[in-house]
Amino acid sequence: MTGRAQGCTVLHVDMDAFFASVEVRRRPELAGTPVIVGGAGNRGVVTSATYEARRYGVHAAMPTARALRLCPTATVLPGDLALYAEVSRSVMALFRAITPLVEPLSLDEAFLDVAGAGRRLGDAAEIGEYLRARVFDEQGITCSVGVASSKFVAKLASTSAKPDGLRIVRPAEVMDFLHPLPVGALWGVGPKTEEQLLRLGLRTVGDLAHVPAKTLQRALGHASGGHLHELAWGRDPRRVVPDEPEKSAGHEETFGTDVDDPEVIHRELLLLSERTAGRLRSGGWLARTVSIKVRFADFATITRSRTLDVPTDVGQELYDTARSLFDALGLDRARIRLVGVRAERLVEAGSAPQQLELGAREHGRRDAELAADRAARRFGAGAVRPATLLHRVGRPGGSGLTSADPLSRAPRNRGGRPVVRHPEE
DNA sequence: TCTGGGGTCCTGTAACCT
DNA sequence: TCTGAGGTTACAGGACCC
Repeated sequence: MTGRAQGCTVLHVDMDAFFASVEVRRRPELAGTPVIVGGAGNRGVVTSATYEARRYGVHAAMPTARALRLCPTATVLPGDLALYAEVSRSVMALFRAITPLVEPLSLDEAFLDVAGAGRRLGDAAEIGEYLRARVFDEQGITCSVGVASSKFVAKLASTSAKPDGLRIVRPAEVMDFLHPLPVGALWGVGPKTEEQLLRLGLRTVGDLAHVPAKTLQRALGHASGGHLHELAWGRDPRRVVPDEPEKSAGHEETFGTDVDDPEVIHRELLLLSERTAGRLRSGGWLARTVSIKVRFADFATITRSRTLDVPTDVGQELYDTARSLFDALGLDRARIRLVGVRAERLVEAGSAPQQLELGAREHGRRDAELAADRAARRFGAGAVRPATLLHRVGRPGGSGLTSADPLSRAPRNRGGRPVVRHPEE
């Protein structure tokens, strides 16, 4: 490939303040004002904020109450994941019209490998500009694009181009681009690791690059240390992979106020198990392992898991295991803030061994749940549910974008980013 | 100022198998 | 039969990402 992006075939496209931008598109009177998308309840956090709100120090994951103290004039919206997913679907379709090598990382970002598209559409930078224009024309929102020879550098490039920009980092420019960045800019360096690196006197990526890999591995562990050292020298051999299989699926919910009643917890575990099982069935997966998560009032969090004899996608079986794991904790009315149920070690439904001895009974339960799935598709989610869930108390609070929304079920990719796939299609 | 919900990956430890 | 080494798997916790 020739031209100004010579040697670059990887694009990272990232929507600017995605959820908030979609909201502003829907309500043009909010353009140019601070807008926050997120939970408004006492335990809600910010999911997305316009750049006008960010100027006040508002950022994602910040408690909404605190965001409002920083920026009292902000408009807080609960969010509409179905709408965001629809926009995302259109944008990803646009990407796939350019190249089949599209790796979605979440609803609002994706890697593209355009090595094969160059002859038709120009070099990677021209393709990036073309995509930015098309996204704006078709969706009325802006995005930023990073162009580089590796995923990791392309991602950092798009971040540095934000908002509404495009940045090219040619192979010969990688070190000049990377080494002045703070260590926290590296993928995989969060607050804890950053603190550790700062204690070692390592402030920039350049500092980190000039420390022997062995030293980093001693400080951060073998895998992380080695990985960061490679990244600091711009080495990232990962390819753009269009379809990664799912590894787990689950749901969790924070109660509006802490709960100490085991009956309420049991009901919540049942609801979360049913939801998780529905996800498994719609995706054609069975789970080999069930895990639960319990977060106490003081935010201390524990997990417990158990591997099943036979993989399942039946809500009642997930629940039986989840409940037994919870009861085994032997909690004496501890105050609990959150519970979660997760299905792990997924296998394709067709490839797993079938339940033999208990066949008749288990099939009956599964058939009932499949019938409930059909009813839900026809009459809406929640049309059929276990009797114990008909009168739920201790309603969960938290984010406005609750997991009750079917579209928050978008499966995720490595690193926990949602992948745009829609089970109800 | 009090921390959502959806994920993946890594590490340490214990148990188990050969 | 006992013991130990080494590999694999399960489990729990933590860090990280969006």
